Order: sequence, then structure tokens, then C-alpha cells
Amino acid sequence: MSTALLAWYDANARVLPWRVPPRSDERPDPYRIWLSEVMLQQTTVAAVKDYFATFTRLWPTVEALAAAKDEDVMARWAGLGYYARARNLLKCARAVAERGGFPDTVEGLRALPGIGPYTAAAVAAIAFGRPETVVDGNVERVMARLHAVQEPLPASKPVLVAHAAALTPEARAGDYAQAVMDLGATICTPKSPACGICPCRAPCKARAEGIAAELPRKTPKKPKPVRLGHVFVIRREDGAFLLERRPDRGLLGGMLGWPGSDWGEAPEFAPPVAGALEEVGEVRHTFTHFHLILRVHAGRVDGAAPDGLGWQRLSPAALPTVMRKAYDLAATSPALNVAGD
DNA sequence: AACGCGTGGAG
DNA sequence: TCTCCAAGCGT
Repeated sequence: MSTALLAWYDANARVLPWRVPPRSDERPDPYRIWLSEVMLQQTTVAAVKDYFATFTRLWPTVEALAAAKDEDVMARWAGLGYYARARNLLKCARAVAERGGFPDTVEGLRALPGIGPYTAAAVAAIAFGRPETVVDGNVERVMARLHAVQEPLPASKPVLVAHAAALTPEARAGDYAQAVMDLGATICTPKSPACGICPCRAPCKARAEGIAAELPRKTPKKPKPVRLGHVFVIRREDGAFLLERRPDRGLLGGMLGWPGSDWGEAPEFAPPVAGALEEVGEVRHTFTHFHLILRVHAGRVDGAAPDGLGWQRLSPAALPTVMRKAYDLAATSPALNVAGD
């Protein structure tokens, strides 16, 4: 099994910016492997590519990243989502720089901020050649199909991990891990797997039973409630905007945002500064666990910034997506007149 | 253990 | 429009 998969990988490995081709003499850079793995947590390759290029250009080494300012790293992460990753990325980089390099064992890696079972195993296997079992969503899907596991996730996870461990080879564990992930991304896909060209079709039980596309089963998710909120996009005559730095914990933690109401059924709201503001419309955005309708108020106002808020020049790219949507709407309205002067 | 935590693309 | 989902982690 693992032999056939490695042979397939040798011929079909995707070319990725953080990856060293199979059978190459080049050793992967642990920093780049770690950075890519953190960015790829619950995030597609397509979404990660530009961010990876920017981060490695600005901060080519873990020491450089460790020396970066928090606000710069958060601004560059904006739009990628799951912002706790960026906060933990910095904590981790500083811990690694302090100790003089990445640990080369799963136990050492696992102790670092933002590195869980998956990322620790992936870095240990890919960057350090250790025979660790790497289990991500792809591996779960491939194992569920190979062994026709009917039990739904997440209850079946321990069984899938055991199957994955039984198949992990001593040699080339990093290539093997990447091979399963490439297989899951290109052939053993969630919706319509290409079983006809799969290097693992011979031993695959789900394929034999004709139920590959139905596995892995998953326990149904809860419906998402709809919440309502109000934000104020306020611009001063000199072009500065009134912004807040959100607290480190919770939704959009550590990111820039527009001042406004809580988000709920019918939240109270009041402008943070007095002046002429008008409601310019609403934007919709879906988070992991709720839908949001955000009413956007905008205007040009001067005045002292209340506690917790500050006037600053704005690069819209530094905003998380929901806040950038509000900005984009406000920027097209006469109330803000961004283009007018 | 179950839930909170983003986003954009595919179907 | 809507649901699902993509190389998970922290609490």
C-alpha cells in the first residue's frame, strides 16, 4: 500500500512553494514547513499561496518573524481567517528563536503554541524525516474509504488514526504523509472520487462496495443562527479612520475593526463620536457558527477618539474580511466621499 | 468533550 | 441561495 502510494507520489507530487520535490537531495527548511502547515490548517492551498509568498519575503527566517511587530503580522494575516493562528504563530516563532531553532521531535514540537497533533507530526515527518503518523482530513477520508469505516466522524477518529499508523512506513514518512494528502486533494476527493485512476483502488473496500463517495460519514452539524450588528465607518478630514484593536481573545481577536454594537438579536447601538452619520446599507458575512448581517453607518466627523479607539491611516488589506466588506460598502457611499478628495 | 474560531470556492 | 468543506487548535 504505502509502496504503491510512494511510487504514485514520485510521479505525481504537486509542485508547491513550501515543498521539496520527492527524491531530491535538498532538505526542507523547518521554518517554511512549519509556516505552511499553520497556514494550511483548515485552509485551502489556493488561499495560502499568496500569504506564504508574502510572509517568506518579509520574514525569511524564524528569527526575522520573531522580531516582527505584532500589528504587522496581524495585518499581513488579515483575510486568511482563524486569527488565533497568527497570534500563536508569533508566540511560537519567539519561543523557537529563543531556544535556537525548531525542536526535531513530535514531543518538542507539540509543546509549542499553535502546534497540535497534526502539525507536530507533519513537521517532524516532513522537515526531520521522523516516522510519525500524520492525520488530517485527507488521511481520515482515505482511511475511512480504504477500510470502509461506517462509523461517523468524529467518533471514528481513533479507528482512523490506528489505520493510518499501521500504514505509515519507517522510511520516507514525510513523503508518505504528503502522498496521502495529495491523493486526498486530487483523487480521493470528498464529493466524487476518481477511483478509476487511484493507485489504492485494489485494496480499497469502499471502492469495492461502491460507497466511496459516501465516506467518511459525519454527524450532522447544528444550523447557524443569524445575528445582527451595527458598525461605524468614520473618516476625519485628514483621511484618518476611527478604528479599534479587538481584544486578543475571541472572534477576530487581535485584529483591527470598526467600532459598533454587540452582535445579537436586536443590539443597542450608538455612534462613538457625535456628528452627521447615515446608514449606507448592510453587508452579510458567514462565520464558522453564525450568519451576520452588519448595518453600516458612515460619515465624516472630527473629534477626540473615545477610550479604546484611535484615529489612524487605513490600509483596507489589513482588515479582516467582514470589516473590509463594511469598508468597501462605506467607501462607495457619498457619506464618506473617499474618492472625492 | 464539545464548542468557538474565518474565509472563499465548489457544487 | 445554501451547504459543505480545506494540511486543526485551544479551552
